[in-house]
Order: sequence, then structure tokens, then C-alpha cells
Amino acid sequence: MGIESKFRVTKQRTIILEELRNVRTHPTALELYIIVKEQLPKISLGTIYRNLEFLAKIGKIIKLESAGCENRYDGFTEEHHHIRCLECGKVGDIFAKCERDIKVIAQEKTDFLVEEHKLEFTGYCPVCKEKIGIKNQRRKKNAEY
Amino acid sequence: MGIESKFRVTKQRTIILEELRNVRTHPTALELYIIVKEQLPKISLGTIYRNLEFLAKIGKIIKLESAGCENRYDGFTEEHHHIRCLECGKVGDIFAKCERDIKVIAQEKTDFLVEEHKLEFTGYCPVCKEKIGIKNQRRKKNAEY
DNA sequence: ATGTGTGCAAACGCTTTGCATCGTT
DNA sequence: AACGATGCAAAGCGTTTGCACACAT
Repeated sequence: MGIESKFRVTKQRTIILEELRNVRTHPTALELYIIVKEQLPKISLGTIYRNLEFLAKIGKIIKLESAGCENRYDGFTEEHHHIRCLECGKVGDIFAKCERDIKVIAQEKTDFLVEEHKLEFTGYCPVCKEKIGIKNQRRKKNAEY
Repeated sequence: MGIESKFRVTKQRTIILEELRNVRTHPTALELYIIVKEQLPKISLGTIYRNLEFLAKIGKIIKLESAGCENRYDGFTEEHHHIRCLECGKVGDIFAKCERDIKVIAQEKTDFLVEEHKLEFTGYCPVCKEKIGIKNQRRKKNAEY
């Protein structure tokens, strides 16, 4: 019983973590809300958000804050990368060490203090791959400017 | 006169691009709005957004969509990385090749079609470095879950 | 009993959009 | 004249927050 005892174990919190760990996907808060609602019909979206924030803060889950998209959440905290589908937004895992000394190289080139780095992939999920195969025509760029 | 002629050269568009290229920072839409307003007092924020979107689409500027932060915009389009200050949000440039075959390695590990990857740094800008030097105590994690 | 967690709804911040009008082509 | 661009204000969207009440400790 350390400082952690000031946080409480509620049904909501427990089930949110449980369900997030059950799904193989990386749900948005809303998607998880719908899932959890089956067990706790009265739960509110605010509670989902508050708990996801809390669980991410204590390191039990990962908040996937991707540029320009809804946040998604990952119940698996081992280090890995993510790839997001440009078509449907789905997120997949990539378990690969793609990096080597990146922080060191970067630090040599900036007067910022480098703390973290994030490697993020975008592409197309298996389902969307075919769709885009057809409509993959190149776009011309405006030469005016 | 190619397909580009269907876009028009307006005062607003010209000055937005000009000012974005002048500043050494990576301003937000609002910051740029304030700057441009000095020359075009009647310009609206909507016009700033529409033009930034447009200019990014035709590749004249880069839209820096960082997770959980306001978007920022970069008038320099040569390939480089960015580092964002965790304290004040400022963005700096890192001109370094930190990556090598990352796409290839990632593609071997996923059934997604890998299109792009983005390497993003976070840290502390020169100004904020000192401030955080003091209050850098470690946070305890909740062991309850 | 204490005070954290909850449900609800309203507010938030950034961004986008509908519309009438303007101005470039 | 045609139609893309603008200014304005309202709406949109995901997320956060204030409040009174519930419930874990």
C-alpha cells in the first residue's frame, strides 16, 4: 500500500482496461465506449476519456496521438511502432527495431534538448490496399507558386 | 498555362506564402494570421486556413501535424525533421539523415502497405531547457493496475 | 468520513464550412 | 462572364470540464 492507494479500483476503470486489452485493434475512445457500454450501459464517454488518460499516465496503456486523426489507444505496452491506414484510419503494429542511434544523431544537429522521438508509419491496411490500387492516379501539382 | 491556371493569384495567397517564408519559426495558423493582418487588416482566419491547406496540397509549404498540438506550418520544403518543445510548443529544424532503410525493415513486418514514415522528435527548446532543469523530478507510477 | 470517480451536459479549442459577395482570369 | 477566392459567422469534431451525486477506501 504505497501512494497508489489513493487511486480507486472502480468497475468502470477495470472493465475499460480489460476490454482494451481484449481487443486486437487500437480503438478510439468512442469505439471503446461502445464496447464497454455492453457491460456498463450507463457509462459516459467522459468516463472513458478520463480513464484512458489516467491509464496512459500510469503507463498501463499507450495513447496513440496521431497527427490530424482521432486518438487511439493500445493495451499492449511493449515497445513497438504503429502504422495507420490513410484510407480508414485503422492502426496496425510493427514489431521491428527500425532505429539506431537516432537520438544521438539528432542531438548533434540541434540546440534543443532531445528527449524522445517517435517513428510513425502511414500506409494502407490489407482491406483498403485493393481499393486504392485502382484509384492511385497521380495528382498534378500547381506550378503557379 | 497548364491545369495550374485554374487557381488564382490573390493578394492574400501571395502574402501568406511570403510571410511564412520570411519567418524563421514554424507558426500556427493563428500566429500567421496576426502577422499577415498587418498587411491585410481585413483578412479572415478562414482564409489563412484555406490557403495553408492549399499551399500544403500543392507542395509549396509543409503542414506540421503533430500529435495533440496545434498544427504548424513550415515554408521550407527541403526534407528535414522537426523537434517540438514539450514546454512551449515551439518547433525547431533538424537537418540530419537519421534514417536508413526504415521503410524496408517495416514492410517486412506488416501486412499493411507501407507508404510513408515520419520521424518526430520532442524535447526542450533552448529557452525552456533551464526551466525544466529544475523541476525534473521523476513521477511515481501507480502500481494498482 | 473522506475525497476520488462518475454521469450528464455544457464548454472548449482548433479547424472547417455555408453563404453571399468580390475579384482574377 | 465565369468561377475560384474571400470575409464573416456558424457549425463541426474530438476532447475536456464543472457540477452534484455515488461509491471505494
